[in-house]
Amino acid sequence: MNKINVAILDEHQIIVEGISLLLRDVEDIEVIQRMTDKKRLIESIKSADIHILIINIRSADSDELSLIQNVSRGFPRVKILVLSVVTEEALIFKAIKAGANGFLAKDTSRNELIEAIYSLRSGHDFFSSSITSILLNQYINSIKSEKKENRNKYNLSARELEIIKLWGSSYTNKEIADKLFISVRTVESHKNHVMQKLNMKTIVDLVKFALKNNIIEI
Amino acid sequence: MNKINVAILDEHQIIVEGISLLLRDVEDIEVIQRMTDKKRLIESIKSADIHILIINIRSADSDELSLIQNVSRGFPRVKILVLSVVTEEALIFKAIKAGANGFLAKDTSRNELIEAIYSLRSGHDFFSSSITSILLNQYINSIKSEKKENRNKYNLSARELEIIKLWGSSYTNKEIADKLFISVRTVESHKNHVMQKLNMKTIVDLVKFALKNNIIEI
DNA sequence: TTTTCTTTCCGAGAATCACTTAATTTTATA
DNA sequence: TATAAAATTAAGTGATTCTCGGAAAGAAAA
Repeated sequence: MNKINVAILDEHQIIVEGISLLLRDVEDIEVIQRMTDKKRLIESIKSADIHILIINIRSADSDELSLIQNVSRGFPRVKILVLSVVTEEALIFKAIKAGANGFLAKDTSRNELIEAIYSLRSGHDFFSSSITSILLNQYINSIKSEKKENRNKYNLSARELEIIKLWGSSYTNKEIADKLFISVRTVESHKNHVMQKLNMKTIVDLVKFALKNNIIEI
Repeated sequence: MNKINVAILDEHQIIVEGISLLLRDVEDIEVIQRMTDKKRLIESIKSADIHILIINIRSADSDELSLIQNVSRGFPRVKILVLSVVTEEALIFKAIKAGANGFLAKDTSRNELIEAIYSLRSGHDFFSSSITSILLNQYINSIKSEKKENRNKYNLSARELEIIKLWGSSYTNKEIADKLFISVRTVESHKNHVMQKLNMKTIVDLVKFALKNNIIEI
């Protein structure tokens, strides 16, 4: 079986060398390209069978992001591992969106780097543990702010959402009307408005919509 | 960072030696126990900090399965990697159920073995590609036989299931009736029977049920 | 201030629901 | 094989919900 061919790109020679050194004694891994010039990256990739591209990003609006996108689209077989001292959520998401397969923070150990390379080579994504907690945090926050988002996302009013929520929790129109001290016709109206806004044909669609958007639960 | 401590168990000395040899030159991996006696396994595990236990299974009804179960329950931090020339589905499932974290077929390469060890060490499961395809096959078959299963699972007749499926795909009763060349009242009957069988109050519940049981999709 | 959005409500006819009865066919089981 | 049980089909009836209109008062936005 062949070795894992790694290419390293960073503006600073010293960093490229450092990473190379970290990988020097790993039997299965071979650093076949050490680059400091972004412009030459694409040619370099064309000229060799690169499995893993390690690339360092310094800021969220750097050229490297579009570079990642180009490589990811043009050479989908090349797995991209991002190194960065900056670990803002925005940057991580931009990198992932651009096509990065892994993201390592500055506190990454040699072993984590090697593990990441093995992971990417076998087709899995890899994020260092500090990154994972950042992503998890983002996820939790997104759950917390769910309410507001729903309000804005689908252009439903608070009242409409309230009725859909009750109705989606197996209340009948009559029960909802009694609960909210409004007429059954009003409940129907709200539901109709929602159906119109969302351009839906049947109530089955409405249930599915509410489930999909976490307005109700199974 | 410490090395990955590996223990190998097989009845035949030659196989234990062979696997050891495969791992000898891997820097991060150290084979610290080579065993040919099943009875001594538990003591051996107690006496050393083993990360990965490689164990060879010969048949589906062998002692090794209960051995795996004992290790998995008694020492959950020890990850178990099964090697086997036998790759029947039944054996694979039994091994997984007993607590195996990985399964390698006889066609495994050295690199795959190393990859498996790294995977298990970092908390992931690992199955060699030939095993994956077997598992996938099993999964596909389970999808194919979905109809029969549903039939028995919820005590719904084929016709009832058919109507729920269509209705859950946003067809109206009238549309279903036309499609199946039966009366609208019949469609209603089937739906009512289902509601009664499942003891449901509202159609919202029925949609949720159908989604939960993969009768329909979002 | 005008316009738009939200919330409320109603009419009327169509569709669906809930509960019941019932005939024919298929399947299970004693 | 005879008998019971379940499945499939259909319909009656009254209640409820849906669909598609319209409408009015108040809040929010332009």
